[in-house]
Amino acid sequence: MDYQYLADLLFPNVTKTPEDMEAQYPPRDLPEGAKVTRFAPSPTGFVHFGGLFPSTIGERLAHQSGGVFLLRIEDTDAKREVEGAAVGLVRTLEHYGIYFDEGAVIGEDGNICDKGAYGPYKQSQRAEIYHVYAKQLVREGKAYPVFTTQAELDALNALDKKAEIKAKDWHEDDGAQKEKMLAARSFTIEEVEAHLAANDPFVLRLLSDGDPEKKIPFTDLIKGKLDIPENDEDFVLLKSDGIPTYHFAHAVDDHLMRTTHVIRGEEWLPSLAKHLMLFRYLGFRLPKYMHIAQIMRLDENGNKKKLSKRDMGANMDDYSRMGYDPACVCEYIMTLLNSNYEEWHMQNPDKPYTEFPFNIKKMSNSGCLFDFKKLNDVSKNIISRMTAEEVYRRATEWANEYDPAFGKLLSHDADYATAIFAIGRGGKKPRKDFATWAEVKGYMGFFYDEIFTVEDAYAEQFDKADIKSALEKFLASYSPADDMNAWFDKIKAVAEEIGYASDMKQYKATPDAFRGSVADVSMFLRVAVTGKLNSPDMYAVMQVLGEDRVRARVQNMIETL
RNA sequence: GGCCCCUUAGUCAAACGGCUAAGACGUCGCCCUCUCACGGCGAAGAUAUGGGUUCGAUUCCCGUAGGGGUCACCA
Repeated sequence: MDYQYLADLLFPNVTKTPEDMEAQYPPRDLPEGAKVTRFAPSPTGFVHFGGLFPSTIGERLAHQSGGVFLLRIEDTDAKREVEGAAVGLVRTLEHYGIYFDEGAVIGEDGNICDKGAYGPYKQSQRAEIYHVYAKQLVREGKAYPVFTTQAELDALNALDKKAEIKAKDWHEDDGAQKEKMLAARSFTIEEVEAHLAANDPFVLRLLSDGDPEKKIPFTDLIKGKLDIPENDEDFVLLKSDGIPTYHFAHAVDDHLMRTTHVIRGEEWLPSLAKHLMLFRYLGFRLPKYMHIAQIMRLDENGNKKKLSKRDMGANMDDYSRMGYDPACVCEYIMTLLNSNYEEWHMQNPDKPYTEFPFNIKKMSNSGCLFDFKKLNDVSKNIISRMTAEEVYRRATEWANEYDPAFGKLLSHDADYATAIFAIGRGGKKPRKDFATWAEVKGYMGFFYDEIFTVEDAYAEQFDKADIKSALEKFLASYSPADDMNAWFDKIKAVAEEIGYASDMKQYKATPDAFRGSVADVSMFLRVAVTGKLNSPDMYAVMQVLGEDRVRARVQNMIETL
C-alpha cells in the first residue's frame, strides 16, 4: 500500500508537517527543574470536588518550581458540552485561589479566550494541529481509516452508549470485537477512493503493534513502579467529525504545550498503555505521570464509591452555599494531599499554604473518604484565627448572597456586628463557634431584636418566683459601667439575696444546703438576655448589647413570667 | 468476566527491615468553668488473611479475600 498516497487522499488539505509544529511550539525557556502542568477539564458542568485535587497539585507544583500552570479546555465531545460551563469552571477555580499563567482565560467580553504562545487552548480549535500528526501516522502506516455510511453513523449516535455498554457481556463479546478490528485493517486504496467519492465519513484508528502478554515497566510518580501490558487495541484517534479522542489530543497537546507533569485521576491508568504507544509512534518524549487516587464516598451498603457528580459534596458550588470559606476548603484539601501538611501548619500557623513545600512523595496512593467532620474542624480553626473584621466581612458577604435579610442586619451596623464577632476572639485560646458562615446566624442572631426570641420552655425548669425576683434585683443594681469583677460580684449578691449559693465550690460540696447557685442566676439572665441556654461570656454579651437592650429584655422576661 | 490499582483504629494517616505501631478528626471520661465554646489531662480503638525470605516483617515476595477503577467515534 502506498501510505503517502493514502495520507494525501485522507488529508488533502494538510500541508504542514510535524517539523513545522515543533518550530511553532518550541521547548519552553524555563529554569532547570521548572514544572509545566495543566488542568484539562471538559466543559460538561461544574467543578467537582475531585477536580480541585489535580488542579491544586498542578498549581502548587508549577508555581513552587517557577514553572507554568495552564488551563486547557477539552471540548472534543460536542454532544456533552454544556453552555457556559468553561466560564463557570474558571470562576469557581478562582474562588478557590487557583489561577492560571496561561491557557484559556476569561476575556473582557466574559467569554473564554486564549493567553499564551502555545494555543489555541480549546481543543475544538486545534483540529489542524491534530491532523498534521494524523497524516504523519497514516504516512508511516501506523494509522488507518475505517469508513461508515452516514446512516450507520446516525444510528450509532442515537444509541445510549452508556446503557448499551453496561448491558454488554464482556467476556463473550471480546473475541468478536477483536475479529472485527482485524477485518477493518484490510482494505484497498480503491475502496478508500470510492468511500471518499461517496462522501462517507471515517474514523482514523491506530494500527497497534502491541502484545498484551508483554509488559512495559513504567514509573508513576505517585503509584510507583508499574508493569503496563502493551496496548493491542486499534483505538480511535480521530472521530468521524475529524475531532480527536482524548487519547490522541492528550499526546499531541501535552507534547506541544511542553507539559512536564501530567496529573490526572487514577481512572486513567487502564488507558495508559494506549498513551505509551501513541507517544512512541509519534516520537514524543514521555512526560512524567501522576495518577492520583480518587476521592470516595460511602454508599448505602457501606462500601466506598468514587465521589461522583450527584453526590453530596461533589459540586464545589455547594460549599459556597453551605457557607464554607474557600480558604478552609483549600486547607482541608492540603491535609488530604500531603500527609505532613498538618504538622507543618501547626508549626507555621500564620503562613499561607502556598509556603508549604509540597512534596509528591507525601501523596497517598489510595483513595480517601471525604470527611465533613474533619473539614469542620479545619474550618473552625481557621475562622477562629481570623480577626473580627475579617469574620464580619466574610460572614456578611455570604449572608448577602444566601440570607439577604440577615445580611442586611449585619450590614446595617458594621461596628456592632464586628464587636459581636470580637467576643472571645484573639489570644491563645480563641472561641471556635462555627465552621461555616451559615452557622453564624444561629450563634449570634440573638444580638438583633429583629430575630431575638425566647423559648418559654427554658424557664420551666426553674422556680418562676425565684427567676422573677433574681431578675428584678439584677435590674436594681445593674450598671454597664461595672468591670467584669464588679458585675459578677453583683450577680453573686443577687444569688445570696434569694438564698442561692454564691460560691460554686461551696455549692458543689453541699448542694442540698441551697435552693440553687450563682450558676442558676446566670442562667436566668442568659435566658432573658440571649433567649438561649448557652452563649458566650454573659458580661461580654451585655457589654456589646448595651444597657438599653439588656434592661428591656430582662424587663420583658419579668413581665412574661 | 479480562486487565489494572489499592488494603495500618470509625475517618485521614506516620513509622531506612529493628524500642511498648506516632499524630490529627471523631467518640467517651475527668479537670477548668456563670452556660456554651476554648483549653488541659486521660481512655477505648489498627497493621485484612494464609504462606514464605529473615536473627527480626506494618515494611520484601507469593497466594487468598475484600474494596476500587476500567473495558465508547466520553473525557
